[in-house]
Amino acid sequence: MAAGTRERIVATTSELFRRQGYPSTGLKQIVAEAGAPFGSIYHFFPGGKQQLAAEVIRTSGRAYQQLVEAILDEAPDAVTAVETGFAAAAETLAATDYADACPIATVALEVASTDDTLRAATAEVFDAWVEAGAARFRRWGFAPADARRLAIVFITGLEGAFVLCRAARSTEALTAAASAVTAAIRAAQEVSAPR
Amino acid sequence: MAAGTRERIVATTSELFRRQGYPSTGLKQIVAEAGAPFGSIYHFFPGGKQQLAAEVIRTSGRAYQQLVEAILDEAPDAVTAVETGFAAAAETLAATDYADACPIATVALEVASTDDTLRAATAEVFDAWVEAGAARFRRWGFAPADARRLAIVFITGLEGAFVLCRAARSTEALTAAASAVTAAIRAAQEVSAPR
DNA sequence: GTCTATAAACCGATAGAC
DNA sequence: GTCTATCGGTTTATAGAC
Repeated sequence: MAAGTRERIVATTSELFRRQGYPSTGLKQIVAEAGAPFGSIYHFFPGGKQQLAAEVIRTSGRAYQQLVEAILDEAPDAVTAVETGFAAAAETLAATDYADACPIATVALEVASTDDTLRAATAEVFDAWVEAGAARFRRWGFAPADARRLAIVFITGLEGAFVLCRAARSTEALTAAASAVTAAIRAAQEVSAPR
Repeated sequence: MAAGTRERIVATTSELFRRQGYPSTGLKQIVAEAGAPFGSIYHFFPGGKQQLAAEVIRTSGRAYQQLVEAILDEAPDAVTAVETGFAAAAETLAATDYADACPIATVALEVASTDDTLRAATAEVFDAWVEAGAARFRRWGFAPADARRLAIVFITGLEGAFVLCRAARSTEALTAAASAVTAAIRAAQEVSAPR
């Protein structure tokens, strides 16, 4: 079938970006691993590498958000949700030889000061994550301002731990970061319902 | 003077790595901005780009560590130290158009799964940061295990916030992350001295 | 040690046959 | 819509004059 060449290119690029980042992922490498002809890239993405990257950022950002949302929505409370999420991240990281962490963090840092179009794309993804997380924290009973702050704490905790974990090839930082996120949650709970 | 060509190359490379990362920083760009002849790179770094990068990672890692240590050593207690550190990071970030965050985070993510020599160099730097931070937390009265965990929480909090802050061009994530780090510190204090 | 010239490979992008 | 050939420019790296 004419099936899925475009989707295969996007999926392959997403994986390569997560492991090697944006500048060091060549279009030749993408089509080679996707099993697609070189011309297909410019057929589906006339804007070239930048347009492909923008779509990859949004697509993989959405996919990762849905993955985390599924975990959060199964948890009975905020602390359990965070602990489950961090544990799942640690498992995935170790199981993939410390490659599968955040799908867009590397690219986000690379383009932050060099490509404003792609920077804005990563900002939109992070913003959607924050809003999705904040909605869950509101549902768990936190005031809007606290809910947003805790969502940011959750995401930054994951992102920061990913940096150290991938460098050290150890999940220790994820465990430590999780303890800080749950401490922040408990502190916010005590303010609204001190014992 | 024959002065400082090598040091100028290292310093220039460090700044370029922080803004654009490792693969997209060309050797030509480095010598151009450092005002050095191209041959000097291979004269001082026979191992080429990788050897230069390894030295840059270690050098800028050490410099950033000393910067943070100076802030921590002036603070009267752990919570004040963390709050001052995060506030300083936010100021620097905003003042440099969201460019000057962690000097090695971008490179660390880029090489984590692609260059084990450089990955090990970033891991050594993070490890030195953790040990330096843990020593301060021990001095503030925390038990060794808590001290190490809180040092990791501090560093991952900064790193994670940097990712979101640079993408969003806002310091909000640093404020949120700081609140989680101080919450973790207070929680550890309460365990050893409950009220 | 400084500096230039250049090699060999690779990059993103394009043209055009099929 | 698939696929190849190729352009012009860049990359890292090397050779060699001074």
